[in-house]
Amino acid sequence: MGRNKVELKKIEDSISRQQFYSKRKDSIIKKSNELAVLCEADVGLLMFSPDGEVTSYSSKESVEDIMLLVVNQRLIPNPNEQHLMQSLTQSKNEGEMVKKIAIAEAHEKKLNKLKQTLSEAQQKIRYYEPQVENISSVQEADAYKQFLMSAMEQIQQSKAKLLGGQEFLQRNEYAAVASVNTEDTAAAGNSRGWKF
Amino acid sequence: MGRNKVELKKIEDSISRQQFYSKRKDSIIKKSNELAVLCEADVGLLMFSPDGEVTSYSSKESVEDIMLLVVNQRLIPNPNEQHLMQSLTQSKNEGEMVKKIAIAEAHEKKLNKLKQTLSEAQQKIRYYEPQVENISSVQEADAYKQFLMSAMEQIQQSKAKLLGGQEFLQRNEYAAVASVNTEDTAAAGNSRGWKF
DNA sequence: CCGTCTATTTATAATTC
DNA sequence: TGAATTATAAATAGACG
Repeated sequence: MGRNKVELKKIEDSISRQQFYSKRKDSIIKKSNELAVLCEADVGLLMFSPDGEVTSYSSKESVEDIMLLVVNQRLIPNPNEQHLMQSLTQSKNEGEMVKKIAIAEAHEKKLNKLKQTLSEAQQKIRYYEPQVENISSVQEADAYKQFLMSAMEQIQQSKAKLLGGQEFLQRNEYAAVASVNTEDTAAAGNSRGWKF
Repeated sequence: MGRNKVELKKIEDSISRQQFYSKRKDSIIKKSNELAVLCEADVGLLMFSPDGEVTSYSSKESVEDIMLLVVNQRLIPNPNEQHLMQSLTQSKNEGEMVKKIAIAEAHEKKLNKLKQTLSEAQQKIRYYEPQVENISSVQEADAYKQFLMSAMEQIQQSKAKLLGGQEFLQRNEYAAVASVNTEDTAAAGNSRGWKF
């Protein structure tokens, strides 16, 4: 649309490219949302701008939820994959530990970049009608909260399971975790509202 | 567009809803692809139709690739989350370890459910049209393969980084992982084909 | 049920303020 | 420089075969 057609080809001018990205990103989200609402479909969308900024949309609480749908539903591995899968799941204790930590490293980075992205993210919206306006910040913040809640829950479970009665944790460390979890649970009761 | 406006509200008639979904799904993918190409952006899109059919688009090889980007980059917390975040990130060594493992537990479950879902999933496919059958299995199997590859890569990196020269791993365990990785790399060269 | 056709709505490129 | 306007390209709802 617009005065001229657009070619399906990379925009070389970095300024124009950024402008194009900003506009289109929002309208794709809008369209995705329409699809999710009109059809009651689950939709997850992730967009990484050339300069690293990330935008996500999800008809569910979080994009992670959509991802889990994939992992749990889709999945049609072929015979070759079965072997691979076995090797992964059958690994022994030490390797298991290393693997877990390795995968978790990613989450670690995630946490660190959080702070950095905050102000930027909160500034993002605008294109939507007033009512819908806060949606993405609320939604995404809440999605993240959900993620942390799950993590906290699992931490506590693991503490019990892995560490048992041992004095592996310092008392105050445990207390901190417990209080955070409580606080989060309490906070989770409101501010949702992106059900479609 | 079209003869009438559309309300942002669920389409009750199931037939109309399905038709709407089919059309819109494709155009969202088209738009996403435009964004990816014109701006050289990474885009991942997942759509679950009301009746369970899954459609994915990705500017990268697989949607899982996009997911991994998320794990490393995304996240849009709000001020309330900052406190929570601090508590998490400031925990000490022991707690850190526990946390990492805890978060990774999710991935663990993921893998377990994989096996469980496997036969079920393979059985489900038979219901689909012959032609479409191959497409999704090939595409999705490959996507899954990609996901595992990334995981393996991270595992190995972490091994080097975290364990250094220590004999934390058993020799045969390491060998198993290495061989799997190689095999997978070799297999990854073909059978793709969902480029836009 | 799927491709076409056409009137209309949307999206948006260019331009202006 | 970024928001608002305008002219035009695109998308698409409904109808038809």
